[in-house]
Amino acid sequence: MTERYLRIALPSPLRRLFDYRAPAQIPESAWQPGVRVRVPFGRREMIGILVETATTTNVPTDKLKDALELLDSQPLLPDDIMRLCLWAAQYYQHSLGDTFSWALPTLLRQGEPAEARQKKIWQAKRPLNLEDSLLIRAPRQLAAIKVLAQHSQGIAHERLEQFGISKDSVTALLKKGLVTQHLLQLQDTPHKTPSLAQPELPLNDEQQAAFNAIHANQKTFKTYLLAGITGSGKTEVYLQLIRETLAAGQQVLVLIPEINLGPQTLERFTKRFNARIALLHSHVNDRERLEAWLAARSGHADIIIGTRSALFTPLQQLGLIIIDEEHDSSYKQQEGLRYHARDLALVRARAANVPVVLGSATPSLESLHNAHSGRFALLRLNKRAGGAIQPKFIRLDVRSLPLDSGISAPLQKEIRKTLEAGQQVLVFLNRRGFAPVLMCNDCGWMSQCSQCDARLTLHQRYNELRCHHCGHVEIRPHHCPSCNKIDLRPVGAGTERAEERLQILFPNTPVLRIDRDSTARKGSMDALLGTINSGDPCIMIGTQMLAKGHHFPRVTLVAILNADGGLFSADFRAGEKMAQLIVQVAGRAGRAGDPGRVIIQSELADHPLLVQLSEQGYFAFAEQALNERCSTGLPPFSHLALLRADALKPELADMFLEDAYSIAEQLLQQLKIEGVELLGPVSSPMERRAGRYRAQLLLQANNRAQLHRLLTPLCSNLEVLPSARQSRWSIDVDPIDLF
DNA sequence: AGCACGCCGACT
DNA sequence: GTCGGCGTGCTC
Repeated sequence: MTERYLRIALPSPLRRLFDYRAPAQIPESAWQPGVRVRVPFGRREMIGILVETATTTNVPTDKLKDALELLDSQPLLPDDIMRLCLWAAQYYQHSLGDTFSWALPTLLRQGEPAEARQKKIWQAKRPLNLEDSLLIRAPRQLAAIKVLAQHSQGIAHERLEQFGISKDSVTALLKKGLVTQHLLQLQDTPHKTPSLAQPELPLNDEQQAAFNAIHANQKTFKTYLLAGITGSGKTEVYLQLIRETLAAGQQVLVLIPEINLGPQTLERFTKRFNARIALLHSHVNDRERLEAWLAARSGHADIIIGTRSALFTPLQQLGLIIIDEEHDSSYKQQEGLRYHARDLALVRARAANVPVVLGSATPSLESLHNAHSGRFALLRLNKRAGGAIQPKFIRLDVRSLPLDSGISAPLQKEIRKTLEAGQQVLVFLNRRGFAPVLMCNDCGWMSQCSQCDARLTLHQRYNELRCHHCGHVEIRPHHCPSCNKIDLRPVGAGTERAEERLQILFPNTPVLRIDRDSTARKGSMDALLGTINSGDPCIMIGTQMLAKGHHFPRVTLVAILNADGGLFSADFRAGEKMAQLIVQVAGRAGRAGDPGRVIIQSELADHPLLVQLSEQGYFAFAEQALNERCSTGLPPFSHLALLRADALKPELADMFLEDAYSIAEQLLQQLKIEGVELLGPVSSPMERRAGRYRAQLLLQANNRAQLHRLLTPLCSNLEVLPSARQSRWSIDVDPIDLF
């Protein structure tokens, strides 16, 4: 009998597979691609994914080792997910084993059995005798049993705490024989055909047209860009498409951005459908994620809602993929496997031959370009559901106006008017802290991070200087560290300062700050939202946390304090991002009767992009921006890959990238690759970060295939390059941020 | 990436 | 005398 070799992908950065001998006692038929295998690797053990078996190997026998253990009796990853990972690994130039790691729930990566855990259910025994002497001296247990008695179906073990019952109480009650415990398997829950739990909203003509266009081809792959202004009812279109998919006995995958939209989306879906919905969100713990993943794979979940990584969830009967807020940058992973979930969703949908719906009020320029070229079907929703009018944009030129904690006098007047009319105000300032820098009025010293080329932000409340790039924190100095004088002044304004000033200006109005600092504590966001939803006049001041998800119907004035960052930045996407942010923030406000106003405070109030955006809206802006990208040859009119390197000494990163440059140049010649340009190497815009010096080499191509013809051999070469060892490096295909 | 081995500097 | 810095080599 010939020997069997297992080709295994291991969670290591090495871009190759490793061969192992298959232990003889395991039958050959057990080695199916997609199963997990435990193997020795160096002097450690690892869990890898079997990619294929072979009867020959190029590995010398003295190096070959035996695999240790087979962890799955059935492939963990179905064929389609295996292929998707393979595609992603090749496209993003990443190790296949590591790609599998990013695609799997943590517990499966760690070797946990791919089985749903039995659910423990607690129930009160009947009849219930509350005067029972066993409970006289146990008030907590008495309370617990009362709650349990109200739930005739019982309460799941992991949900006890939500009902205020401690695990000790039920254990004690069990000993006293007053409660029972039984096990329930997810598979045991009766399978109901999904149905509507709530009547649907009527679709307006635009929504109906969009629905019809997609539904007419609901059995084939096609990408639809559902470009609907805020409040135009995109979600209702999603929901009705989902209804059709569920009725056909298929599953739906819904991707949402990485902000806390999970609970909100879940609620909307559970209200509408009697269906099994699985949530794969960062706030869901590892065990629940595994359960959701397994339910999706076995077909026991009808709808899967999740962030970026949910794209890799196996689905037995995939029928539709929806990417909500497709322009959102959280769909792009910024470490390890640098994939874009939206782009991979298209790959997955094509393979499964199902439609993908990309929804956004502010579509990415990439998607709009694809719509123009006919690759995507463009479906516009221009009417606000319920007949509300779009807010009015006003540009406020502050070039010659003094700013009072970032707020000009005319703006203060408008805020006052709005509050006096009994309405709410939303102030947007994309900068946390009190002031972006602390400066000595005498010698000009500025608070500088010791580890980064960046200023330290003053956080007045904590009396600290903080670096927003590396997390470094120091106590606010009393004296100037340079000249020792006591005249240190905060320069510029962040949300903390604007909040303080607004509270002084409007002492009788609640001023609520919403940013990462003010909502760090659990539940504090809900408390803030509670005040806002009461509807009384108030001022909200916050960062981009305010821009997404929530809707504030009582807000009729939106003020954008510092829109200039996007207009003269080195990042070619800054303008696009700024426009999306402004439109998204504006969309939070006004509904029904009150149209609302958006005041954009700017030093560059006549900048053409800002004029275009405020007078003709996002889509006109996007056309203009696309024309600019076209004439400058930037994405989506070219394709980029960014080779980044960082090292403890600047020369080391440079040396590596110089080597990479010569190798790339050589490969371009050897392989006769045309139309690929090497730009750099150059230092990153912020060269030093967290104590490391960073540099980059940009590869720009007018043809994606040509770019990949270079990238694959380039990465193989870089992996064995001696200068690569003193640098950390990574390749980013289709980078979003060029630093 | 991890992890070990190996060879030179400032500490108990 | 050792503890520990990071250069270099290797992972089937």
